[in-house]
Amino acid sequence: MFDIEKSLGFLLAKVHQRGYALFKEELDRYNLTPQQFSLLAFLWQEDTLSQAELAHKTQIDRTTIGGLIDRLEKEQLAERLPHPDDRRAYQICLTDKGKGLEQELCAIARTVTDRFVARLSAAEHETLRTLLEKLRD
Amino acid sequence: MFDIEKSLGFLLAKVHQRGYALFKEELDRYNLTPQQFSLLAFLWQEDTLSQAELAHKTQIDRTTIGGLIDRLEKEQLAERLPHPDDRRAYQICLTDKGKGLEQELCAIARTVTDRFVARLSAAEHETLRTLLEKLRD
DNA sequence: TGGGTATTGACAGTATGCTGATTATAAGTA
DNA sequence: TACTTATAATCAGCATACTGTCAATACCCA
Repeated sequence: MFDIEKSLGFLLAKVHQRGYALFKEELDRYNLTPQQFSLLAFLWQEDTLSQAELAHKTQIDRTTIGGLIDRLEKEQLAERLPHPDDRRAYQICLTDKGKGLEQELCAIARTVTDRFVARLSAAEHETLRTLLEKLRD
Repeated sequence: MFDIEKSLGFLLAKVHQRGYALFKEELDRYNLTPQQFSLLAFLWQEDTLSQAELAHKTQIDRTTIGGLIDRLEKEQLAERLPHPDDRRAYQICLTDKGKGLEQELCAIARTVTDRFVARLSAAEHETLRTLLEKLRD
């Protein structure tokens, strides 16, 4: 009646699960998770964002962002500075250690992605990316 | 250096997140989650599996399965019966209520999927499914 | 200026998803 | 049979993800 194994939602969940596990395994020795990496990746592009701005950009819930930043602070990769214009907000900034990991972690991300999509041709990979972009938001 | 917004892993996470939220919204009035639905979907196909067998089939961690079944039991959709051949294990069975929801919930799943992929043509939907199947496992 | 409304981040509560340890039971082997 | 190893489920602990609530602060409008 409903073939869950072939349904898009289930497949999406399982493929995501596999990619997540692959990446997490590589990040483990940095005490980082894929979500923490993604937050770092946005901060490498643009530092000094508030938590709300980060939540918006990353599409991560603002209460979840709080915990992620707690853990990045614990690893001394980021810090909360008072926001100069808004006493309710923080400015989230990378530490030197956080900035210094960019090359190393991005190289890992690329390697993991290559391994993850090894069964796809370059064209298929690009098709998949395009289709996923259509489904975002 | 690393465009996280265009990376496959990030896109996969965000598309999954959107589909999950759409489905969850519809399941809310049944007090169910998409994961609980997927467990039900496997049980509609084959009842009386042990937790370990369910974990294997659904690719959900065995400790997570335990909690999912707790909550299906609380909703009186499934129950743990003693396994006839193995005193360590349970036989997980659907209740009549659990069996009775099949048509209704599958209809919702199909409707949500249609809404989710509305921006794709039928051919694109099928391409996406095929590519995801290649990336599973 | 004053008052209503919106926003920022914190906290509590719930549901996944996983690791590692533990208990009970099965199964295989000497 | 006795010993060892493997398996089924549970529990504790941690990291997401989200809901709803709250206090502090900002903003907007009359």
